[in-house]
Amino acid sequence: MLQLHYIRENKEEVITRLAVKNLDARVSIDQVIELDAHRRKTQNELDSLLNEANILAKQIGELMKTGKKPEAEELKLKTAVIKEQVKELEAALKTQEDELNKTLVLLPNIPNKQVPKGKTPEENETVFSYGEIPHLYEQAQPHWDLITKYDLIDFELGVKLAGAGFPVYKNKGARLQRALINFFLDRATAAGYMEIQPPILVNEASGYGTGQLPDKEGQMYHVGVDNLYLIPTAEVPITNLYRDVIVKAGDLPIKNCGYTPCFRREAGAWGAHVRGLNRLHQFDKVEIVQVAHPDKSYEILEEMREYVAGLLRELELPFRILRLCGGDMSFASALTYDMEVYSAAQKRWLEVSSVSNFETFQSNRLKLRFREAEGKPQLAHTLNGSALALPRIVAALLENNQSAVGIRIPKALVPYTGFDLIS
RNA sequence: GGAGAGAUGGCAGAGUGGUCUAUUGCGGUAGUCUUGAAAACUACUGAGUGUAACAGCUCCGGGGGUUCGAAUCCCUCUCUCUCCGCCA
Repeated sequence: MLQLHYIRENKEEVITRLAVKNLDARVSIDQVIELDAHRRKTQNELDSLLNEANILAKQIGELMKTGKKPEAEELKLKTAVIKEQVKELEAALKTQEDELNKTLVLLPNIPNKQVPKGKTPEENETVFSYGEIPHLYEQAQPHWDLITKYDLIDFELGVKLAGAGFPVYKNKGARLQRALINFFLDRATAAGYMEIQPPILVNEASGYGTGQLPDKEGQMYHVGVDNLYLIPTAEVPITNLYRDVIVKAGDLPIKNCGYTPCFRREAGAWGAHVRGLNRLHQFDKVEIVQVAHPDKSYEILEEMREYVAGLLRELELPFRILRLCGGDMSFASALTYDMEVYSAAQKRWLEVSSVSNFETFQSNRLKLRFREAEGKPQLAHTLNGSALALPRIVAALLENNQSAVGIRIPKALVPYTGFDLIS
């Protein structure tokens, strides 16, 4: 959520920069500023009334104590009028606050100055590429055929148990999942991230804290009887660890990582282009999360991007890094890099990671702050990135490394799989 | 699931209707003393809102109520602990 005082003091800048996200925010911003002025006026009136009431109450107490009951009774009559007014103002204040909040919550984060203008993914900016696009042999197959050929994953069984998009991993397919998870977690902890194993169901407050609610309610699976949500990413529980927390400036940056299954309804997103592992309702992911000092967060974003790139190099996958344009960025992000690997048989780039700086957008909702030696607590910056999401990595590994003898496992993974070839 | 107890500042823990602008201890910060440190002593030490700065206002788990006045009384929700039951 954007900070009110920032909007108030930088109105034109906010409107201009939100336009990069293709949003004409002038009307909303005007509305926010007006509602806010209105609200503050009401608050002011209410405060002075309460002040009056407090003073009267003290006087009455004093009179009662000294036995001057008639005088006390007289003052009591005065308070009745004030109480009536207080009630009215309180009701007005609540309405005004709700209205303001409703408008404010719908405003996306302001994009960083580096964010390119644009509406579609085609307008994302490629900032880096690595590796050669592999030339496959004549009989090369897309991963969904390789999966069947080597008996790695059973989608039919998944349909039987849950539905489309819930794969059942088998044999070396299951082992490969476990290997990737361990590989990613080992690398993350070696890079200084503390491993977390969070709940994979979260309450409403957590969904709100990281920005999934109220914006994307329909994307999450909801367990109605208990009013809990299945997490769409480990970002939600791990970032929410720091909800309502004030940390010492010296403890920043805080680096956490965690493996969880992720659940996404992907309502209406089904079609031929999401075949195989390209899009699922349940998938595995290792996530990295940082809580950073505002002065350091962009430096840290680059560091996180480099970290993820390093993983892709180790996996020997060709990849490119995109700086997302305004139109392709998420609601809460100020700057996002997408990492895409090339999946050679599909001849497609697949997004396997998204690394973002949210600046204070999440921490404002979370009330996640840090304290310097001097001065008041201030909002920290939050960042996160996938490191990495498994299914599309598996797709690319299978497709790019296939040959007549089988599928080669990259060297870095062999200690984790225990085999170097799927045949 | 049943019965009981409880939720107060970074932590511990007082406070059952009126300077509570919340006792006290620990922790933290600064100072005095000291060659330096420790100890001792002194002062300061929650958050939000608001203001040019003060003032003011709000917050004792959440929400509602009684009262001139609520941490304190009432209702309700959530959570925690203890015992019993069940159980990987």
